[in-house]
Amino acid sequence: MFKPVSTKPDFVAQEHAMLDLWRETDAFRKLWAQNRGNKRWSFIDGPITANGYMGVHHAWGRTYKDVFQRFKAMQGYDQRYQNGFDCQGLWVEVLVEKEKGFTSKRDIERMGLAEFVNTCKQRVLNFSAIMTEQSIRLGYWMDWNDPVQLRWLRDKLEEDPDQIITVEGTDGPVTGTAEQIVGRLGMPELGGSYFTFSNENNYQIWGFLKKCWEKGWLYEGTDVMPWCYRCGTGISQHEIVTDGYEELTHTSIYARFPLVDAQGAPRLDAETGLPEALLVWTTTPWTLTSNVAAAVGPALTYVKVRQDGHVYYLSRGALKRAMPGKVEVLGELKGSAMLGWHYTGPFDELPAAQEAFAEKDYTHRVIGWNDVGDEEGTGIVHIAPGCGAEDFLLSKEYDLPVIGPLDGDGVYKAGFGWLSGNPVHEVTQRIFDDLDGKGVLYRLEDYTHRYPVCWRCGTELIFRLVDEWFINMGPLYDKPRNEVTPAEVEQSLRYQIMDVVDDIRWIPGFGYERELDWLRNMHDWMISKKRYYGLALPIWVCEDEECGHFHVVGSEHELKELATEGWEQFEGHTPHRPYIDAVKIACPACGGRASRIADVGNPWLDAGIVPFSTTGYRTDPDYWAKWYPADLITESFPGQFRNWFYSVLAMGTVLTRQAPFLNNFSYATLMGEDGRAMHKSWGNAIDLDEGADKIGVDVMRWMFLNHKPEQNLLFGYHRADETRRRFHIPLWNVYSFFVTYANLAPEWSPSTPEGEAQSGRPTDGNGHQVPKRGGDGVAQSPNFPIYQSTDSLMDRWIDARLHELMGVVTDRLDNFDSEAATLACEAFLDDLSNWYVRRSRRRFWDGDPAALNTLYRVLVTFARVLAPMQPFLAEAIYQNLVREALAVLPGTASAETPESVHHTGWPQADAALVDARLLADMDLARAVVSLGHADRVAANVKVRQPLAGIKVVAAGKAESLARFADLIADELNVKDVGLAEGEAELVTYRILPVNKTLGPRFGKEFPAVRQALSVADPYAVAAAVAAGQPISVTINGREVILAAEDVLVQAEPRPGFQVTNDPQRGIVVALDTTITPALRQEGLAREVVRRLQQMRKDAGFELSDRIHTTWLTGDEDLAAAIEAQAAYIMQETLSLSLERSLPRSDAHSETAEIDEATVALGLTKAG
RNA sequence: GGGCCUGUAGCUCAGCCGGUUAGAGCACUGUGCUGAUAACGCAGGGGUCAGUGGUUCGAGUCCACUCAGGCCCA
Repeated sequence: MFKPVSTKPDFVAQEHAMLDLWRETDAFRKLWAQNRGNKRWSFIDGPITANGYMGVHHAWGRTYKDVFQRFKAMQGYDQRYQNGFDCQGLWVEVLVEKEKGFTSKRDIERMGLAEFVNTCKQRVLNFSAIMTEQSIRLGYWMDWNDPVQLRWLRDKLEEDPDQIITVEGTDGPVTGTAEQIVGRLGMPELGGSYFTFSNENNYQIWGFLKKCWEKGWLYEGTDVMPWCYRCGTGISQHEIVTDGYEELTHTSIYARFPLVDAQGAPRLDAETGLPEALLVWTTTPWTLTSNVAAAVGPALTYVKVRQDGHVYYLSRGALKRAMPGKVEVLGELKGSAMLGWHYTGPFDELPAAQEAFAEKDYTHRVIGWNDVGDEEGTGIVHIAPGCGAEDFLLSKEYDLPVIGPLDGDGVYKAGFGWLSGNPVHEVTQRIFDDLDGKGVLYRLEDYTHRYPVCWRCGTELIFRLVDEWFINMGPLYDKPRNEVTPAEVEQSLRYQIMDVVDDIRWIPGFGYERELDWLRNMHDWMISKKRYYGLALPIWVCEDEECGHFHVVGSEHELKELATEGWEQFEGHTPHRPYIDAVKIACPACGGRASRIADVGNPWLDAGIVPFSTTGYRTDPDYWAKWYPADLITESFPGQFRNWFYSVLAMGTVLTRQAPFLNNFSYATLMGEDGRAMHKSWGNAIDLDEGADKIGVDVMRWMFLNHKPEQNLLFGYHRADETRRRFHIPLWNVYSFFVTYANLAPEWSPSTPEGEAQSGRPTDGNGHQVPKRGGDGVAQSPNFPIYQSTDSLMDRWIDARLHELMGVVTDRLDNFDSEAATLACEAFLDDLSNWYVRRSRRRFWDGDPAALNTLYRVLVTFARVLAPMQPFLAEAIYQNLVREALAVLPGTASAETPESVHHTGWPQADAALVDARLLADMDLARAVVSLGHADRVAANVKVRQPLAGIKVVAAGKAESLARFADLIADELNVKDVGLAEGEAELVTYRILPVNKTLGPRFGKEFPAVRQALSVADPYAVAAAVAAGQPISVTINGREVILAAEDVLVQAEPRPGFQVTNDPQRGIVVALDTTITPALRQEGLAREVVRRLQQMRKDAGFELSDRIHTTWLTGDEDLAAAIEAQAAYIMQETLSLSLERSLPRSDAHSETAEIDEATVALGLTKAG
């Protein structure tokens, strides 16, 4: 007996029950152990930032990660199951600052670096515990840490990071300071998720950087970078591009730059005698303090204009926009004619400007720049090389002075007069006033544009001259890649990475192009950050400025060897600030004292090293070689092509020159179901925990999986309801139906083959064992339950469908195509529910063991196919159908049934069972049924009314039709299904060429073939095609022979008959609508049965309850029908008696209207 | 300015190597079936396959350009 199944399931409660079951039975670890030592399948998890709660968008990605790992596990592959947490960097710092109410870096220094770093680690531990719990709720099977232990470690760090603690490790207790234990999380001795703040992760980046340094790729450079003055750090190109722009409105300024002659005297227009000036526009007034040049487009046309006592130069295209009011055009010239002109700058009085100009013996002048356009501004671009990236490049080209006005906090440095000491965001108005006072302000204008902001704290970025550390990406050669020589590739890391990218399968395919595009366009990788909590960059610089040598330390061992002082302060600590800063080394160049630079590393270094740091690259080469490269990495694409994918590629290339992963599967962005980004304030955001418990995780998973990954996913409660209605509830109903009828058939059990006397045969001789290992270590999975049914076409059909499905799902999941896998499952479920079960109800009612066996086999196998995708639902079905019912698998005395559906191995499709002819014939039968129903609708005769028969026109399909004649007759409630004779009366034929074969054969003559067929005798052609004989037609005066397969015969109904047709299949169904008295009686009887069944149901009787029935009517037709059909009525309604009388006083009674007649019905439970 | 993706019914989306009269789900209308069903069947309305041009016997599908939306780079 199975446990009874509610028809109104609580999926969420069931999920919690399955989670309990998995925890109690240690199901995940048993699965892991079951595959250990087999052929490997390596998944490397991209670390999730442990800095907050997960959102539903995380559930999307985690679903993919879980599904592919579960699928591979069922196939028997050994895996690592290591989740990753991203732990270091500015994003954690910013939120700790927020939590503590800090406003600047000085607050951090006041707190002390040791405590600040320790606090950051606590935050990471806290959220990694939360994310671990959330992930477990999602049914994501990984080697999770105990969240309680993570919180305990957090508390120990808070109490005292130096205290000695002991934790239970993989092979026994591990003892150390709290700080050191936390630094070893994820290492083999402790297990669990990897944490990028671990010692190993940090030290392996040291090794990577050392290798870069040895190749000469690591350098300190001066550049103008986007800079966040709140965070006090540069923002690299990698992190600014997506998250870092907002639509902002600034007050832009049009200013006059008065022209002067070579001697510095004001230039006056020869014609009017008025002073001449360049009209210049900028959205960043604070940069005017550092102006050194004005750029014009040499090919652009400029105009000289007069307005209100001034003569201006600006581009012709900008004139109308830039200068409102009356303007007199005095002349035109090319930008090239303006090159070399001198002007006075807006802040020439500032000492910083004077000093910089004097140093280069330079005065302000006009330079040429091809990128200058006149779509915005004035066509004359203010150039401040200390405040803009392009400006800085121009300064190199023209050898211009560079003036950097701001310090790291965004405050004007000394040498800027009244501006010095003022923060940049407070001076805008005073600059306008100042320029107005100097008489060079033309006008102000609000201007809205995309402006970069800090992607963590939202502060508007400034461009600032900084010294940072970079990895040189190598030259970009100005020629096609296939012409780049091997020697050139050796010189250029970017080409080496491109070669690696070629070896990877990118899904979707355009990911390949995106990654290459990024590699072509990327600048050198800025890896330093002037912050506190992060990778300590292992760069030690000689304190002797004369020497200036820098040395990159490749490991903690090397550091210990080189250390000259401070080692004892550092020893025992993780390689973080401030302790690491204490260590000094002897300069390898001059023997002087070298100190570590204060910078920490870019966090993408932390994430990029994980294919090495988590697999023992330094310590266990065999283990590393087993798991590298990964078979799969998967993340959502916003940002990752230039971030994680990129950093993994870069590090893998530098360290191995080999692809670090073989398949890259990426997906788009999750949106609210209203099509907008999810935002709390818009009310379309869904909290993960709430979503899981309102929607149910399996439903969420199905929504994710049943979606084209490269398209944005619209997610919300309404869509969840629709998904559940479409898939989960029908599946549950089939399952519930099965359990109901299986429990009503006491003589049937899944462990006994139907009719021992019959030829129930095991389909799979070794099927009832725990998955066996093949030569490659991949499981040969059992197909249990094992009894294949025999004669029923319906059973054989659903088996064929099932095995067809298994083949498709296996293939699609092997190719990371969950969408096609789910679509195939949905189509199968529809066939199962709305055809197999619906058509087979009578057999279940009768307790037919073949039907019960078949549906049992299908449900259990389907559950296994669904298991990776729907782990909860599949488990619930499996637990009841297999674990409850079968203590021991049939055919074996010893092996127990696997404890979990996830331990059963992947069911293998048997191609021999996929009977193509049967599938096609059933398809035809269903088409005929569909047309028959349409006939009934058209004739307005309901299905409950039996009719004499249908005639089918289906050329060449007689045999197929005969096979399913009974089924069609039953479904359509007709007595006879026959092939039409005298078809000419019913149909006309349309003869068409098969384009696919005849098109290529005839080419330009093809329309003539079409024409010839259309005028041929359709009945003759149809007859020939049905008989498989060739057809002769004349085209363009010559005779050609067409094979029967090259001709398509479409049957169409003749007007005036009650027929319908399916042109695609070329079939027509005609219905005989005559209702004879006998048929009429049968129809009435069925009406009575229907009413009685409804009454049974309303009365709450069990399916198997026997009843006594009474009826009374004054309508003689109805009375005659009931009497004539009494046996049928009694049988259908489980009536022991059927009396013509008033309902008994204790009966459930009802007065029913049947057609025109009234009948009083009564029923009582028997016995 | 360059690169990539998307555009198919009111909504959400399928549509294979170019091949018959472009499909599904939801929603809507009518009708039927049902002792598994929160369902389901049948029928109906609903389409300039974003637009234009091209290649081809044949284009939703391939090519070019344009438009709109999104992403990335400059």
